[in-house]
Amino acid sequence: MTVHPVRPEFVPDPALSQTEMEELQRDIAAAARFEDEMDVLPEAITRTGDAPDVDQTTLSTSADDRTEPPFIAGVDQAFVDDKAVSAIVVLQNGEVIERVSAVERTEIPYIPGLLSFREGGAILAAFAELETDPDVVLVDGSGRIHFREAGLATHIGVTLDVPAVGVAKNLLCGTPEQSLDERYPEGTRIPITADDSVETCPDGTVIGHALQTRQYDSPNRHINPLIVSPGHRVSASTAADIVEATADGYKLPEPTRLADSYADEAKATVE
DNA sequence: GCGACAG
DNA sequence: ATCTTGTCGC
Repeated sequence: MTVHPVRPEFVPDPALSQTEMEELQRDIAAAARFEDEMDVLPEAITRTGDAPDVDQTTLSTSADDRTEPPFIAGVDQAFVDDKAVSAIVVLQNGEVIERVSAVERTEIPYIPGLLSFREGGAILAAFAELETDPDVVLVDGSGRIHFREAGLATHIGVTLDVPAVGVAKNLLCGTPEQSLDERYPEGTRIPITADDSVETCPDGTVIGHALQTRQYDSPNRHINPLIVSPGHRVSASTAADIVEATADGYKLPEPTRLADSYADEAKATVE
């Protein structure tokens, strides 16, 4: 079956002018849904070895009461010269169900705010190889935390019309409600609100969270929080719930970690 | 002009 | 993102 664009008009075209790219992003943001519209609830996400302590049939929002835990996909890229390698790893109940990768030439350099036009082609090529239909996709980078609310996770999510979450290591824009330089305990969530740099929504709108998925025991050194934002069909708080539920002892959620290493592995195959 | 910016 | 050994501090 494989995963293909449902909105072909949103497929990122690196040949567009910067102004056209920004226009497209505004259209994508208008089509994006930053509220919960998934088929499964985050409570249904299980880790490896987790006992199915909850009745899966109560964890679905769809009529066709599913009995299976959700499919969570992680997407990440690696680069070799002018080639982008995109890797997707799908997990269910903490176990790898499928892995695919694709290689595409990068046509433009990295430009803050226009990342999807550099990496999007490779990502969509990888999805075209994917047999599994993921319930939600974790994309490396921003979703709604973006100048036009159309980061990479939003672009991919809306184009494929799949629930998507943005998982970034650094903040692109927006204002954290508390300093991100302090040491916070695991589980801490700090809202990121829109400011003047987010030109498409009112100041103060919560567009994502800093999420402390891991922390050292000693007060001396600390780990920086992840930056999590909704991509498509998820709310900001549910996006954080999903990342928290898929994190398993490391800073990055498992689908993202595994996609990261698989991308590196696939990179060795590229010349 | 300066700042500031995912991967 | 990528180039890369040791090393600081659990």
